[in-house]
Amino acid sequence: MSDEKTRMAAYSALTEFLERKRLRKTSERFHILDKILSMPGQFEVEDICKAMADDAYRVSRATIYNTLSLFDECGLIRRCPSTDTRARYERAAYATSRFQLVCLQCGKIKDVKDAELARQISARRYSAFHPSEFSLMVYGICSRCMRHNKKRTINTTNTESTVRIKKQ
Amino acid sequence: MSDEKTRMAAYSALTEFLERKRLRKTSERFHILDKILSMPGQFEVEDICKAMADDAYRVSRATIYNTLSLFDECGLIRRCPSTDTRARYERAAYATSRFQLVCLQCGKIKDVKDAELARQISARRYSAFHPSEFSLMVYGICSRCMRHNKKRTINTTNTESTVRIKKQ
DNA sequence: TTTACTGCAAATATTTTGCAATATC
DNA sequence: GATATTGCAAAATATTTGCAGTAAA
Repeated sequence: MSDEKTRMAAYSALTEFLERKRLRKTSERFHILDKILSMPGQFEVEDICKAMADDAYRVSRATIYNTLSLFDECGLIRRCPSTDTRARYERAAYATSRFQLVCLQCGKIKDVKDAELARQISARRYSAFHPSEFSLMVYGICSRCMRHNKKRTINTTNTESTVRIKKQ
Repeated sequence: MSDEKTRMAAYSALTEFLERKRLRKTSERFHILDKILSMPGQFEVEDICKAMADDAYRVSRATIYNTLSLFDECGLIRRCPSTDTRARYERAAYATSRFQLVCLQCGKIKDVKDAELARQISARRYSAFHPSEFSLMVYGICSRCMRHNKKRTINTTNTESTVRIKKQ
């Protein structure tokens, strides 16, 4: 689908939802939707705040929180499971059946396409559960870290304290 | 493995890690480890705090946070991806290759065993990535919600505001 | 004796909420 | 005009940190 078509589809979906629920079509909601459509992949509340500020469009943080909840509820976006403290979201269009390789060492995430495996997973039936999509994360060590590890002798006398680990 | 053997193994693993890193074998660390071993599945910081309090063992919250980070780092537990604000952990022994059905409506999670599918996933090779385990989450609607949905006529004139959604 | 570790309280970070002002219907 | 929505600031919740005292090595 072209960008413009995607945008139109998202606008209609939101409009339809708001009308059905008798909610208001505020400019904030559509501006935030625009920003979401411009996000390349997963995003955080902060990303939307920044994007709005870059646009010199003033919205309160609370409104962004509320709007993201609303969009999650109406299915335009989805809150992703994350190992982090902050909420992460992604567009629902992207949410369909993810398959990723996660390096346990450097944390890098790589998207993988494997239609055959996807087909096999989707083909499974579990009693009366009605599946719609899946998320397969394969954990391990990426090639880069693997090479890196081989070069090093393993340090067993590391003295640095590991107790208070800073975030990023 | 019997409970006692599991406990001994975990104790040795922690002891080995602490010695290797020249960290101290404090009673807090082993007490918290005990509590973790008694947790049935995933747990939160709060669960450990409660368990310690039930035991009338006083530890500060900060120590629990630090200890969980430490255990995560040494591989005894793992921080789980979660849709929630709070950090969730689980024992590493449980972390190996999870397969779960997640109901998008009620949020219930069901563990599934499917050795055949697990085998198929493990059999895949992706360039130089070295997999160790995987996590497959299948999203959909559980049988209970499905039955429940059928009983209802769909309410399209819902007027209630959806803007501020309370947590649980 | 040295210094890693703990508890405490204060600081940060993230999200939610009450309320008055505003804008949609 | 009625009331859903917003912004703001304050509250609530989750996590981290500085520091002085305690205890493991």
